Amino acid sequence: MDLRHLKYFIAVAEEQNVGRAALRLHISQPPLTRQIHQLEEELGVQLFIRTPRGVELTQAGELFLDEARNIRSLVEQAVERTKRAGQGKLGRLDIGIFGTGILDVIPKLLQRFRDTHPDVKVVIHALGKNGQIEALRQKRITIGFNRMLAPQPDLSSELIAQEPLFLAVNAEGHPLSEQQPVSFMELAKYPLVAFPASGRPNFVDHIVELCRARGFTPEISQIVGDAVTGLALVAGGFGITLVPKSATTLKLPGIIYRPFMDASFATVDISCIYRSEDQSPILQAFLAVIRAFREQQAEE
Amino acid sequence: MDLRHLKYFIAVAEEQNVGRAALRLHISQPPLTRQIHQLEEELGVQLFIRTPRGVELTQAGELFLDEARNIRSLVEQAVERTKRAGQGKLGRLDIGIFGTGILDVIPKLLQRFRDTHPDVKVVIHALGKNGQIEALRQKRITIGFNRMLAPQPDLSSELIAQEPLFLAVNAEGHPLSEQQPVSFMELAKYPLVAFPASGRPNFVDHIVELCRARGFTPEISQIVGDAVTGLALVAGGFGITLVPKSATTLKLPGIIYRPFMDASFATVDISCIYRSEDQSPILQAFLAVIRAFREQQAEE
DNA sequence: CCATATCATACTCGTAGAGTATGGAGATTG
DNA sequence: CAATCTCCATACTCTACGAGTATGATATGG
Repeated sequence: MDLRHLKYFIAVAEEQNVGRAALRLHISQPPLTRQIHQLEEELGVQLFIRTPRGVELTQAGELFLDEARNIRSLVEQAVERTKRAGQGKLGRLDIGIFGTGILDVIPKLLQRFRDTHPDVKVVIHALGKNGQIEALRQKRITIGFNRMLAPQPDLSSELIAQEPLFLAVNAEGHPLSEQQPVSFMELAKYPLVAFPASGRPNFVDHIVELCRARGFTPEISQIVGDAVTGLALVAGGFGITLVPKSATTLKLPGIIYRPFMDASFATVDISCIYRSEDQSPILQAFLAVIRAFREQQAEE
Repeated sequence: MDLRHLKYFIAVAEEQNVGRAALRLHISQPPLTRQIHQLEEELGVQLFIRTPRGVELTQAGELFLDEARNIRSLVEQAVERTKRAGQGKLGRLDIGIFGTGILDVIPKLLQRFRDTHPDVKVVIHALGKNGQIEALRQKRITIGFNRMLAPQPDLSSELIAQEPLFLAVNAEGHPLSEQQPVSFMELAKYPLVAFPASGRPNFVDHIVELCRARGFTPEISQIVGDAVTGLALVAGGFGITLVPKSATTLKLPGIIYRPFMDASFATVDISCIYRSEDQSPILQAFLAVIRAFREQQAEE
């Protein structure tokens, strides 16, 4: 049996007349008659009673008409859904995220993606840098977000934005809390609370690198796991710290944020990473959103 | 698109390998490759990623696999159900019944039919003789049961059984209540309660005919609508009445039933009636049950 | 009783699906 | 590192089945 049989059968059943059905199907009457006979033969069931005025359905025919219509609509739906899936409009996207990325850039991207792709289910996985790389290789996630990504042979990464760094100091009593903006060189004078502890090269390494480029080595008083812990220590008087602009949305009592004078120097990148060979339309659609976002950031 | 495409697609998706799938489908590999390409072309969607070890589904392919399996099983079910409908094993049978027929013969027939055709929904319509004929012509029912059926041009009737008649008399005080069995000639001596009033030729007419054959005309004291009313009148002393054997299962206070001596003469037929041109398998199956029943009755 | 409408059948034609042979790309192994 | 193996893809041929045209059979209705 064939979908053609169903289509023809439905037409004949609805028209109750082979000739009219043939007209509607844009074929001639004899092949239609034959196809219907063939269908009846194959099922071993009489579907129509032939009358001088046309045909009418038997009880078995009535049943089969219901089934045929049902199948036809299911096929149509399947095709539609698959097409949408092929365009990246339907399906699932597994994303790996990290600490401070979730505070600003990533939500903006997700928002844009959901606006244009409402039927893609986005699943977020909180994973560290190495966790993301492993998850990508195992195809547990399709794309990850991170900073300071080392190049990988089988993975591609793409810059999303460069965020300016901000100084976080204790609001009361710290000398730098008076200045605005701050010179990067000031970092040489105060103990630094650094994070995160893992996933090298990481945010700390980047800060140290920036300091070296300015000719000094910072004094790292504490290394903690994440930005929130770091800021808590700063509020407790253990030193100062640096955060990407995203993190300045975190308001903690006792913490104030200060920009740097040389804003174009004191930056940190945020990138995405995905399997180089992954051509899945959902990923491509998401990358398109990322690129559009980057373009727009560059204009501002 | 074609059911073949689905079948081929499912095979390839399950085997994750075109060659093996082709083997399983008993075709060679190249046409299978082409059919898969064709399907992808038609959907405008890449369903498989070709790898050196075979093929693997894309996300859209995974979705389509679900849909395809679903459609396949629906098609299989549709075919199965339609075949069963074509064998009269599935569907609906509308039956017209009348008063005393429901007491014995018809339930037995329905019981047998339901045992062999459990998925046919039997719908009972209480209809008089003319109501049945009308309902048959309008296809509201498929078969009717009745007695004393006059031949109809477009309807066929078939005898189901001949039931012996029984005399119903008042248990106390009536002379005939002493006799067992009774001679048919006794009917000449007592007023007769007759039924039903409508649907001629009917049960009364048949009784009168039998009496005439024996050379007398009965004295009809009352004509009522149905057997129960008739028996109630007999219990009330308005006369005697005759009922088919089926009706003797009706026990009423004050009523006793007596057989006739010439049992083979004092009978009434019960028949079924259906559209002559109706070839529906459910009707044919039901007629087969009726015929088997009649054969069995004849043997006893 | 003839005209008409309907489905069924006979025959021909073209396309689409299946087979065979072969190519090309990437992985495996000695 | 080269030979081999294992896949899928392509080219070409053949066949079968679906579609078209012409015509028949049958029943209805004016």
